Formats: sequence, structure tokens, C-alpha cells
Amino acid sequence: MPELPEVETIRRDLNKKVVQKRIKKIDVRKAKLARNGKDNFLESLTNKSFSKIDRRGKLLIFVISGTGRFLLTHLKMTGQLIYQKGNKKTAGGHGWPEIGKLPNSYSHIIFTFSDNSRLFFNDLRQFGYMEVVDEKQLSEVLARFGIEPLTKDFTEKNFAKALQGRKTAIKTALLNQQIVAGIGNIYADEVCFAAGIKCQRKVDSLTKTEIKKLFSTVKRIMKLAVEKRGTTFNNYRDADGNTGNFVGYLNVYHRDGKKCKKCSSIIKKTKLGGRGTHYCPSCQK
DNA sequence: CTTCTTGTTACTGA
DNA sequence: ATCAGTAACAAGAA
Repeated sequence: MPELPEVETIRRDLNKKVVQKRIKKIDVRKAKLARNGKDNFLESLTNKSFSKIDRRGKLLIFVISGTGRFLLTHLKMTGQLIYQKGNKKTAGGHGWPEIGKLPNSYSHIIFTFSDNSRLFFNDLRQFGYMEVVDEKQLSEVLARFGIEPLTKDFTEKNFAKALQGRKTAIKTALLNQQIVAGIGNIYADEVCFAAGIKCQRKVDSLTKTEIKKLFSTVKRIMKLAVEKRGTTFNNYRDADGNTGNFVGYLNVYHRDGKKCKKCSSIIKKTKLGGRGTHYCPSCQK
């Protein structure tokens, strides 16, 4: 499940690999994942290049040089962007699904650059997409995102303001991309644990001190997870096909039935807003 | 076999 | 406006 740290890792990797390279060929194997329609998609990108890659929340934004257009890429749950150099036969990865040999049966869109290197858009469950948009469409899309946790806009004041008046559970608020951008199910649970706050607590029940704690925790965990190149629970891989290193730092996610690392209570699991929710009944108030 | 998994959007009903 | 709940999407894990 690529969330902000995973998507940011891929963004940084690809910025070093594909920028300024001419796109020689695109193989759209599953037309559904190219939202503009295959022909339009091919025409918008073939023989163009990317000048840089940005990110907003979990959305990657490839800037297409000299066209005023952008390639949006969302990986949703099982999307991968794997880059391979021209003569390399393997990506050095391992695990599930096997990405050592590419393309595999989940490689739905394949970019070939002028140096014969390739970028594979793999997606086991096919929820992800790629879409070419113009500047107007881009600004409409970007308007729906809340504060970016790793920018200077993310201040305690802005965070409190975004939460103000909300009556929903704090975890649901953290998952809401219009409040804070980029947090998904794993980090929402981890943030609530690290802040010592029950996921089910209503936002309007939180004290100023608790909001402050949540704010600093979001910032700290997002930063740490980016440093560790994200969490590979099963499917996530970086642009080289390697796993992330944050799994060992997880305190609650998918640890139900195991002992809390802080207090040795048994981690519980429940459902909140239709999502699996993990927490320590003793550490979180 | 059934149930669960998740990011996002769309919809219903309160 | 705001929110809760749910279906849809797909394919594999448990």
C-alpha cells in the first residue's frame, strides 16, 4: 500500500533515472489503466520526455517537457513503478509478486526510453491508473488535497485549523486526503499509537495538547518512514524493485495478537470506517 | 468455501 | 455542510 513515504521514495528514485530521457516507445497492455484511452495516451507521451517528477499526497505528477501537460500516476494499493536499465535482465528484487523477471503478468504499461532503459507500471489488482492532464485539470485535481506533512505549510496552527469543527474519529480524519495529504491505513494507525491517542476518539474531544502531539507525531513518523524508504508489507517496491525498511518500526499495524513493544499488552484489532484498525488498549487513551 | 485486505469515488440516508 | 455506512473496483491471502 504505497502511502506518502513509499510514493516519495519512488519519486526521488525516478527523478534520478528517467528525467530528460526521450520516451521512445510505450506499450499499453491494459488500456483500462491509461485513463485517457490508449491512442490519446500514446500520442501525448511518445517522443516526449519528463522534465521532473512531483508528488501531492499519494499522487505522482510527471511534468511532460514543453507541452503544458502532466502524467498523473496513482498506485492505489498494489501499483509498482520499477525501472530497469537497458541491458539488465533483473531488477535485483525478490518476494511477492516476483519482479526479478520483467515484464510479468502484472506489467500493464511499459515505457521504453531512448537509452533502452524501461519503466514498468505493474499493478496486481489494477486499481491504479495513469492519466495525462492539462494545467487546468491538474489544478482541479490538486485543489482536493490537504496540507503536505513534509512541507513548511504543515504547522501546528494549520493542522489544528484543518481539524477544526470535525466530529469524525481522529483516524478517519487522518485518512482524509483533504485534511492532510498522503496518510494511509498503516501510518494512520502508527501515528495514533505513537501519539498515545485512541483511533476512535472524536476530533472535537481532543485537547490542544493532544492536537499538538498528533501534529509532531505525523511529522516525525512521515519523515522517519521516508528515511527508511517506506514500508514493504507485501507488495510495495521502490523504483529499483527493492523493499522498504520501515517494517521493523511498526508498533501496531498488523501486529494484533502480539505484545505491545512499549507495555507488553496484547495489540488489538477492530474496524473503524470500514478499515482494519490496530491499537494498544493500554498505551492509547 | 467464505471472509478479509486497501485508496478512492460515488452514492444513500441521516 | 457534515458525516456514517456501504458498494464498487480486483485478485490473492488466510
